[in-house]
Amino acid sequence: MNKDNYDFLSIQTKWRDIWEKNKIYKTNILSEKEKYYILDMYPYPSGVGLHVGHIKGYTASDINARYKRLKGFEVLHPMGWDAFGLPTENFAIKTGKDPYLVTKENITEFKKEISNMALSIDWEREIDTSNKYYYKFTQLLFIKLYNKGLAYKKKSPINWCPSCKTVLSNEQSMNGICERCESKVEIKNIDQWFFKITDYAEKLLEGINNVDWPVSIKKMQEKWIGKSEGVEIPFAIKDSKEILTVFTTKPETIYGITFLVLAPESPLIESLTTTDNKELVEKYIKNISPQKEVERKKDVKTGVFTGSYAINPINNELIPIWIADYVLMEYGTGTVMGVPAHDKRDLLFAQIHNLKIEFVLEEDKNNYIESRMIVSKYKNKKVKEVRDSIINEIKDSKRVINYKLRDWTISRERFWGAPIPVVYCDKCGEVILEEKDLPVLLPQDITDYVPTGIPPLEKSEKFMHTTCPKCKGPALRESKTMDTFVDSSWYYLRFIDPLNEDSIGKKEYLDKWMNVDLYIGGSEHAVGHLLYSRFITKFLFDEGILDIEEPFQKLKTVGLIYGEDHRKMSKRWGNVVKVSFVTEEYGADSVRMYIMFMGPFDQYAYWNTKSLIGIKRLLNRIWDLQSKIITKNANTENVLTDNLVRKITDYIDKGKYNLCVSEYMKYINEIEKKNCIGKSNFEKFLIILSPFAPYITEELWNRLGNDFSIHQSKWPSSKKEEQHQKYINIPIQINGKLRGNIITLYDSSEKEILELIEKDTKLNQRISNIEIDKIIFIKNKILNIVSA
RNA sequence: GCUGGGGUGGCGGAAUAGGUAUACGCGACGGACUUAAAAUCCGUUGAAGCAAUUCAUGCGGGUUCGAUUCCCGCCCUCAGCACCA
Repeated sequence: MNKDNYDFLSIQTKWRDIWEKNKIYKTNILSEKEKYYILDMYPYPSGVGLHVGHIKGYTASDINARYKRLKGFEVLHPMGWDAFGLPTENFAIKTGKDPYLVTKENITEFKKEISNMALSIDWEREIDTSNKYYYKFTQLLFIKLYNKGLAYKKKSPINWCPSCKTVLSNEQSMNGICERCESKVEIKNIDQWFFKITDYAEKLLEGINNVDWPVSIKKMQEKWIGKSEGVEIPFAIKDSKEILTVFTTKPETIYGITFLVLAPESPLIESLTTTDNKELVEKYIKNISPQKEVERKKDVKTGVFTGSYAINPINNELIPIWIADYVLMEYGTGTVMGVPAHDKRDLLFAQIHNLKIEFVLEEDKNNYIESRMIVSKYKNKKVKEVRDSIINEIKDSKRVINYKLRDWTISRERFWGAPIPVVYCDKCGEVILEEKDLPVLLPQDITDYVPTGIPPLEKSEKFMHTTCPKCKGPALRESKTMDTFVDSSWYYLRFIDPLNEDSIGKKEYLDKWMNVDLYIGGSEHAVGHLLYSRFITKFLFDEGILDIEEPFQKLKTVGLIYGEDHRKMSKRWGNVVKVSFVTEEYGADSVRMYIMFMGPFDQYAYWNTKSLIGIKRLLNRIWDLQSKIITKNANTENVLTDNLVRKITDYIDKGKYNLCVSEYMKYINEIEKKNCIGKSNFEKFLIILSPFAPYITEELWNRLGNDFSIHQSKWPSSKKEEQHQKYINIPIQINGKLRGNIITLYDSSEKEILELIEKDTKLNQRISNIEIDKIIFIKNKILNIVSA
């Protein structure tokens, strides 16, 4: 082999080691430079290893990190591990292997592969959520929330598989059948811990306006929070002292109520059901209560009459009270007023059960509040004009705001998570621990993780038995652990001061480095992780720990990479592309650039190993240029290079990485036509290519005699305006259709171009055949001749 | 159903303050080099037609000298949410 061939593998190992030794990616937290914090959603270190999908986001963030460093920023670009979680525990159940060890092995493997991909990470800031120095602060967060009344325990239903003896998520129990063993899922009411995120509903909604996120994610969060303004109306019951309160966003339709509906879970059902109807009501509730919402069919509105009647406060009419499962206990008051004339679901219900339909307004489909009333008292008035007086007329009505957002369930009956820092004492009851008692360590004496129906931590005598911090008497520990979303709701803070043992981070550092300037990750976290993190940040702001209210200023979402067969990458289809595999064949630089070249960053893309060859060819050609360097720069080449710098700068700022790659290609195509390149232009080119291809650019830069890393050089400046060539091509249209081209001096006038057209035999012949009506001319762009 | 994407050659995709549609890459075809292959290099490559030319950006209309881009009405597809009163 010719020794001057591009041997990417040896270049990779060489520079990876040198960079590591010289710590060129270390962040100086006290730097005077302007800060820039770039973060990836940290990975779960699974045993499967890194696939190309992971790398897409990491490469983009790395490009930005390198680019910002070259532009003179102090960049924080860390990496860590979302190490707690179910897959590791399930692996432990299957193999009996210690989760501590499994996690450690997986992290080692992940880290190795990430380092090979030339991600410019400051590894001194690595975090691992299963490390006791990390989860100590996860537990502290719990304590702070608890002390503010934002962490509480209540009985709540869960999906329970009696055969697996384990709790199932909604996805695992689709249609009420256990995903794994196919037995029927039961609903159990058990004690669960919640964080009161609903207290922050309004702040979470408002804050959305202050961040630079994709519209789709913002909309998803808005919808999830689900704010609606309305009125609560109390209804008296005939022959009863009970009061039924309903929530409505359209109080004016009170004139059209022909029935009320209770949720099957409503506590008022017993007292409202008459003896005649008791049997049917009990049968109905028994039939639907074990089902979860998923199983209820929305087009069939089942229901049953209670036998009781409510009194409409506006006109004293009697209204039958029904029970139906389309009404949810969790939202509003668990009671709905049935207005079949103006609500689709109520209409279906009324049709099935033969209930009256009464119209109160003429609906404006495009804008409801513009609808006109038809009830005599307000005839022809618009809803927006009469709503207030109607509300005032309804006795004891109250304006309220409802949210769909529900409190966040954070407890899990699992082993591999952060223990909840609470103990139970015979004398003092539920007692929260203090900071000095932390961390509550996971026990190491559990060897059997197989679920038996009790939380795994209860198997450890050593863990469970403790003393009450209040009375020093015997106490038992809480045996549940926290959801991994709690770990990830604050991890972005920890990178700023990862070794601090006294607090989440030094206030001075947190104030300087928060928030995250650019956050990159998958849109699957739109309403989970991203909402929880915003909640925790707002809470810590209220606690005085942070001085910012939003954690992630700019968010970029990564489009999924599908397999070569256009299916989702999965073990099941055998179409997973491992990073290590393609890197060995094509080199890390090629893989990075190819992934960026595949298409728009936020759109999904299909993997195609064959296409990688195009990038490898490009890198080979760049490599070959080193033998064609001359000292003098030609002027046209300067213009070309300046234009490239401007374009690449713009495209990186806009996140259009695929276009960067085609610009590099076009540039090299042009340079090759001339078969030589000036040294300083080549150096500029290498610098602006270095964020995409860190290895080859470093090697070539070094061979040019530079004694410092290209990644510590400076981003070249460019002229603001695009540099143009002396001559330009003007397309000539006749009636909007392209009929020819004229090559002329830049900035030529209409008259000059028309003269040239006359000299062009083909064009001239065409014009002479038509009667010219007008001419549209846009300088340096186009000339269109329009005939009458 | 609602919300947000997307629909452009054989394939991945360029081009939107309206201005040469198909940049760039892959693949394919032809050629050079080679005993041969790989690699590399040089051509050609939206469709139809000998050609002038005509037709092509999911479909149907509209505005305009000119529409992938703007407006109206649909279809397909991906993702998320889904009885929220």
